[in-house]
Amino acid sequence: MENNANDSSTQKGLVNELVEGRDLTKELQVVLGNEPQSSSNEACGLMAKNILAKFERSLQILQYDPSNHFQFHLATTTTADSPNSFSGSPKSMESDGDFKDLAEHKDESKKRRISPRYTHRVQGSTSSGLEGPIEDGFNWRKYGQKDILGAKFPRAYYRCTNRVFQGCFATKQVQRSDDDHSSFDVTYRGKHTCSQATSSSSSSSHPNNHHPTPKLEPFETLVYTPQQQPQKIIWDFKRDNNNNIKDIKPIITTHKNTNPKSCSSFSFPSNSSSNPLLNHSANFVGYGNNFPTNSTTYAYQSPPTLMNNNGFNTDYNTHNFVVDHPQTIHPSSTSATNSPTIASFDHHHHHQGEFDDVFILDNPHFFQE
DNA sequence: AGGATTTGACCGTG
DNA sequence: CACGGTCAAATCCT
Repeated sequence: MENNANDSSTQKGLVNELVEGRDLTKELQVVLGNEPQSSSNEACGLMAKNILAKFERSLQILQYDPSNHFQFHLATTTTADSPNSFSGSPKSMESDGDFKDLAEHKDESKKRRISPRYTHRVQGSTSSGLEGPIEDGFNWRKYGQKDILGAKFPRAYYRCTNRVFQGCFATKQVQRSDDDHSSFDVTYRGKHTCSQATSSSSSSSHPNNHHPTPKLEPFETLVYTPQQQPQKIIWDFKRDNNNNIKDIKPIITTHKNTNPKSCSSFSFPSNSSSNPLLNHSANFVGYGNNFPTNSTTYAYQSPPTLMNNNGFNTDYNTHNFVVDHPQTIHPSSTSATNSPTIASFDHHHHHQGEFDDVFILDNPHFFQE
């Protein structure tokens, strides 16, 4: 084997794997914690806790220091004034906002500032011909691809499409995982400074002068399906220039801040044949214990640190759905079809107060294989 | 035609 | 000098 345990790159890889395992376990805890209590669920929670402890202990044994963690993820030298990474604008790589959290603990103030990265593993599709994970709400333009030493798959480099005209220097890297070919490690670097979110249609009720409110912030919802636990989902809407829904994609989130926000004045076309939910049923997400994936589904996550930034794509809008409780499910006229259909939906405010539109699924296998 | 991607060259860093 | 990140000409795509 070419891997030597003392090799520093091997150690970095090990630490990264452990950190990822730890973070995934934390995400699992969040998922479990948001589901109704049951004995099996409780057991899963306990198990997740133990697994997390193992990861923490492993990192401890390796003398893992959180303040150094980003040495593993970070480019080696990108200081704020580095001429290298972003040749365009000198002010391009301020590390502030949500990224600050990730780069904090820099106890030694003399250390040069590193530009923070945020790496996230997302599920993609291996069979659908997609070369990478699904959209994350931003418009990216690929500018390079490179074979990486020790990696089976090349790494793709993307930059924000608004780089030229708006000086937005956000970039991301996408690398297919070596071991799990269906997942990708997506590394975001730089904060979106473009106005992808500020010129959108729904400029309704937020007279927020100072901070341009991210109108297109995805919303977290609880989704109830028959015979299944509620699932937390962000529904991401893509609209065309006429503000018609062009696409809808669910984003599973483990975002800690779970206060869903209400959203009003939205309606689906009553014509069910033009209902985008139906047209995209094959693309729906599978994730987590009660969210089995199959070959036609895939899962992805939006990077939590980017979610509340202002730079969401103008073409995107989001809205809440709550699939109502199982007992209100209307049985479908056709039982043989596997494709989910919407039996009805309700635009009244949900009694929970936080959700507007209530969708009622008629297919109990909506999220099942 | 013009925007996006591909791909080898180039360059800074360790 | 090897490696990873970026550039940019060529090519592809619509």
